[in-house]
Amino acid sequence: MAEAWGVSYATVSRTLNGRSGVDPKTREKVQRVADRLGYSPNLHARSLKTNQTGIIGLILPDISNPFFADIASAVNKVIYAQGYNSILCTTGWDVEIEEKQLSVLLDHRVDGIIFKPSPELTERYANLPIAKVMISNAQDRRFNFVEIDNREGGRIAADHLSDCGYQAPAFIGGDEDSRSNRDRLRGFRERLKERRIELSDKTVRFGGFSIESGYQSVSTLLDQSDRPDCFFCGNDLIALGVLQFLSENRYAVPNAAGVVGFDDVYFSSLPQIQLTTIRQPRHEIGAYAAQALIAALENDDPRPTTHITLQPQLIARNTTIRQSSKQSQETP
Amino acid sequence: MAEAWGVSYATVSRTLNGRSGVDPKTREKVQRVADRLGYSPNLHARSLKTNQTGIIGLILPDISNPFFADIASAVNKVIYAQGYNSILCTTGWDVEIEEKQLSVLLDHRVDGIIFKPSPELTERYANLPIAKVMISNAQDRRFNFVEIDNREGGRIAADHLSDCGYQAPAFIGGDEDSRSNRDRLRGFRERLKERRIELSDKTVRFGGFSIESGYQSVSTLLDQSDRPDCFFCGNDLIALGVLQFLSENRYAVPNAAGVVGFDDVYFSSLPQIQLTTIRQPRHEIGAYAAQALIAALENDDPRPTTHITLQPQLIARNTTIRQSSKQSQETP
DNA sequence: ATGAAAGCGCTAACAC
DNA sequence: GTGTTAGCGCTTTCAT
Repeated sequence: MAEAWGVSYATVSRTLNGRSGVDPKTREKVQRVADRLGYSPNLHARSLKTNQTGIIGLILPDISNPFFADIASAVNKVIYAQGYNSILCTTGWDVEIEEKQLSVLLDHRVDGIIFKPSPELTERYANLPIAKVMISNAQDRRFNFVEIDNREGGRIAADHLSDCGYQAPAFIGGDEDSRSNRDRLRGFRERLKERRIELSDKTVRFGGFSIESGYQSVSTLLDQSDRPDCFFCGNDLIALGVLQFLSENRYAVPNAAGVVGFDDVYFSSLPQIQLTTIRQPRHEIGAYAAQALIAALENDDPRPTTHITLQPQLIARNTTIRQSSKQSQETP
Repeated sequence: MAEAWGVSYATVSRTLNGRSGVDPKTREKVQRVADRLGYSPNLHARSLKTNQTGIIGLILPDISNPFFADIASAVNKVIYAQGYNSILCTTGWDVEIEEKQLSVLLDHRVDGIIFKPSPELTERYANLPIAKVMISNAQDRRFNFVEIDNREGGRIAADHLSDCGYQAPAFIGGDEDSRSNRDRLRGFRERLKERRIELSDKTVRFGGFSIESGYQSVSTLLDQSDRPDCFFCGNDLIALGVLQFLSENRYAVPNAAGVVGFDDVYFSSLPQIQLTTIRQPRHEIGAYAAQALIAALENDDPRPTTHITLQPQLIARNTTIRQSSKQSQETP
C-alpha cells in the first residue's frame, strides 16, 4: 500500500487487521483510502511474517469420482466458513504424483493437510510436523482420522445378500492394495462364513474403482464354471459397470443376479438405477475431517485427538431382492 | 535453510534453482545438505521477490456437479504438467461468495484465474489486471474464453425433438439469469419456430440446475391444461429429475414423453438411464482453458488471444423416440 | 565461482 | 494513538 498517505505502515496494518489502538478517525480515513485504491493485502508477505497461510491442503485421488468430489465440497464449505482456503491436489491414484503434490503443499507452507493416503506414503505423512487429518483407513492412532467402518460394511452386505437368499456370492473390488477394500472383503467373507457360505478366491476379483473395471470383472466371473449369483462391489462405480454388463447380457436383476455397491453416490438412488448399496456418509466425512483439522490448528498440542469411525448403512433398493422383513429400506 | 553451512545464501539459491555459475562440487555439496535436512523452499518468500506464485485460481459454482468436477479435473491435469497448482474456489452459485473468493485469490496473488462468472460480476473480472480465462458464456472478447455454442445446442435439440414427432415441447431451465441457459432456450425456440412449432411462455420454466428442480418443474408443467409431450432440459441433472417424476407417475418414456438433457454427464450413458442429451465436451473445456491461461501467462501482452467456441453434439439415446434415419446415434 | 547486501510487503515489538 | 524498525526467507544485482 503506497505510503504516500500520511500515516505509517503500522497504522495501516493495525487498521486493516482490526487491531485495537487506532483512533476511529484515522481508522476510517485509512479504510477509505484502502477501499479507493482497491488495496489487496499481500498474503505471502503476511505469511512470511506470521507463519500462517490460511490455506489447507487437500490430497485426494480423483475428483471426477463423486465420492471424493463430495468430500472436497464438504471440506471446503467448512473451512471457508472459518476463513481458510484450500489447495486441492489430485493424484490419480499415483503414488509418485501424490508424493510430489505433498511436497508442493509443504513448500506452500499450508497450515494443515487433509489427505487420503496411498498405503506406501503413510509413514511419510506420519512424520510431517504439521497439522493433519487422514481420511479413511488404517486405524492408525498416530493420526487424527475420520474413517468408515469398512469391515462392518462388508458384514452388512453379507447379511443382506444372504437374507435375500443368494447362494453364490462374488466380490469385485477396486485396487487390491486399498486397505478399505480389503476390509470390506474381510468383513464380507467373515460374515458369510458365519452363515456357512464360502467365498472362494475364484469369486474375488480386483480391478480399479471404475465402471469399466466392474464391467470387465463381472464378464470374467460369469465366464467361469461356478457362476456367482450375486456381487458385492467395492464401490458404486464398479456396481454400475456390473449392472451395465448384466443388462447388456440379459441377466435379470435382482432375481437372476443381485448387486450391492458401496458409497451410495447420489445417482444410485435414481429411479432408473435403484442400486442397493452400503452408504458412506460422504458429507460427514469431509465435514468432520475439516472440523478436526481446524481443531488441530487451534490446538498447540500436536498429539492427535480426533478418531472418528463412521458407520456405513445398508440402503436396500432394487438390485437385490426385496425383503419384507426388518431391513432398513430407503423410505422407512 | 540454516546457513550453518559454509556457503552463502546466494549460492544455495543458485544451486537449488539450477542456475548456472556454481562449481559442480559446491553444487553437489549443497544439494546433499539440502536433501539431508529435508529442505523445503518457502514459496511465499520466493513469491514476494519474484511476483510469481505458481498458483492459478479456479472459480466454479459447484464441484459436486460432475460437469464442473470434470472441468476442474481437466484443468488440474494440464496445469500440474506445467508445474502449476490451483486453488479451487466454489461459490454455490452465490454472487457474494464468488466475490469474496475472488478477493481471496487476488490476495493470494495467484498468477491467473479460470472462472465461470455469474453475470453480475463480469465487469469486475474484466477490470482485473491479471491473466484470466473465462469459461462459457457471453462472447465477450475482452476475455480469453472457452465456450460452448449453447444456441446451436438448443437448435440441435429442437431439430431432434421435432424429427421425433413430438408436437408440444417444453423447456426446463436452470437459473433464469444464466446466460448459457438463455442461449439454449433461444436456439431452441428459434429453430422450433422455423419448423412452425410455437414454444409458449407457459411451457418454459426455470428453477435451478438440480434434480429436485427438474422434478418440481415437470410436475407443474404436467398440471397445466396444455400438457407438453417433450422436455428440453437445461442440464442432465434437471433431466434426471424429470425422468424421475415421469417414472413415478407412469409416463411412458419416450413414447408418451420425450426428454433431452444437456451436458452428457457420464452416468447419462448408463443402460438404466440412456438419456438423450446434448453433449458438452467437458474435458476439452477444462483443458483448453488451462492451456489458454498458461499461454496468457507466458505472453506479456495482456490482450486476450484465445476465443474458442466448442460445438455441442446430439447424443440420441432412449429418452426420445429412435429415428431410423440420419441422426447421429451413440454407436454409429 | 562466490559473497554481500538490498528489498519484496507485511507484522509486531518497542519507543514516543 | 502513532511511528520506527527489525526481520520473515528468498532472489538478484553488484562486487570481488
